[in-house]
Amino acid sequence: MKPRNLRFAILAVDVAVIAIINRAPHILLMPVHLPPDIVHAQALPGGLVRPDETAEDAVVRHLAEKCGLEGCYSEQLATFSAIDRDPRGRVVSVAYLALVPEPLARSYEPPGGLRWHAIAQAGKLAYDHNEIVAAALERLRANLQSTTIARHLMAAQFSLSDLQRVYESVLGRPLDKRNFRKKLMAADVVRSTGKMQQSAIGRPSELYRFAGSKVEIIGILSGS
Amino acid sequence: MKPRNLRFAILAVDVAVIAIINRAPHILLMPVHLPPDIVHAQALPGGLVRPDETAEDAVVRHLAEKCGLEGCYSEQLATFSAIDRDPRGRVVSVAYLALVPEPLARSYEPPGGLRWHAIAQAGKLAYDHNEIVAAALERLRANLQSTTIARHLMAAQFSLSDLQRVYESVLGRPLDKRNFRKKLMAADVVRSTGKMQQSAIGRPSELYRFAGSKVEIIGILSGS
DNA sequence: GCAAAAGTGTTGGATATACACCCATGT
DNA sequence: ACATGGGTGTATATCCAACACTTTTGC
Repeated sequence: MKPRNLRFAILAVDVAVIAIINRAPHILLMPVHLPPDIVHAQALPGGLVRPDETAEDAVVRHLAEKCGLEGCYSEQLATFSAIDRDPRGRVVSVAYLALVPEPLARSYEPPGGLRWHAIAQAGKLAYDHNEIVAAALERLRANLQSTTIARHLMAAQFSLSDLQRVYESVLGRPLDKRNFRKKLMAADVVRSTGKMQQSAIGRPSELYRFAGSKVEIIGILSGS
Repeated sequence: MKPRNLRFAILAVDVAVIAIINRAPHILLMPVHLPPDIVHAQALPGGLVRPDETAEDAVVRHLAEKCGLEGCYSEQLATFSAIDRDPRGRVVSVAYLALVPEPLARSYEPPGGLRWHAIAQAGKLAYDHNEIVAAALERLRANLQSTTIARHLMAAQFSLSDLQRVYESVLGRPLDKRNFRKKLMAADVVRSTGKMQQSAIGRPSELYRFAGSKVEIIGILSGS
């Protein structure tokens, strides 16, 4: 019954870092090669949790150390504890979802072999990381429809068309432009900045920003 | 970087076992007394995760060993990893929600000092267990409205009034009887068994059962 | 016949959906 | 002037919320 006699678990975090790039959800993966079990595979960034830090701390630290990412949004997904999920031994992992705004993801130079992969084409990942990515996408989809989490996928200012494309690419279905705008304005989740943005071609678009400063739990979408 | 040199974490599970008794949500608590930090407090049942079992396995085992409960529904809530959440040392806990149907909860004789406590009157619990209970209630509320999880709070057969009382006691607001029935029937989540049940007084009620056999992810309620 | 709980429909309002054209810009 | 993407309103269908009385039983 004394905990100190029963120390056994290796606790890790794995982070599904998601960004929307070119209208497709991408995930940040790092190559792993640990023969004989794992050969030339891709895995989520992550690592061990230290005795003196929380899981959240570990996420922040590993994102900084391994990915060079700071200040990005993250939330806990679930804990994966299958006994043989890691061939090296018993590792229990707390999975997180992290989001990177598209402009940051574009300018970002990932260190150490890290690369953005379109989620649809990512294929089989190491460990149980496909499961984690599935959970991350599912959570992101649910939260897009019920919260203002999209703010963390966008630049500070953005056009409503940009925002709609983010929604469409994550939800995987087209949305009606007029209804989309109507709902966002009615719920006061975005506000016009008055500024305009000229894209490569076509009429300039008005720039918006999210109204609050946090992720709020407001219904945003239901159908088209 | 070798995991085996970094074994440190004590991994535990804590289970918020919830049942509705007399129209009020109750939680199963056990007394803990670990001076000087924890004196005559109440805590959720739970315990360590063994090296050869998953967190889910540990939940099933501890529910059986410590509570004498078998076969009840459980789902993972979240993982709590604050550094000083346990005064005895570093313990990371995966929290679960478990549900017990009211008739079972009534006939159940809890062993070892365990007792049902009305959640509203539970007061301050040991460790971070108030947080876990809050998360459990929140999850239960959300799932009642979007899934058929209520099946695990009910006997196999039940009256719609019973079911409505469960909803009302968890959501904390009255529901309209006609609208409630209409929605359940329209969504085909419950079906009449044809049988009747005579309660102590008043007109006998028709007995229903849940239609599917699993928890399904269907919108059930929105407003009254 | 009275107390207690079960059961049953309708209506008005709000919300969601479907849909097509004009506008501002660069080339 | 044309190609490209941005921006706007209305009509219909659906869904949700509010609401009160009758039925069956035990006492």
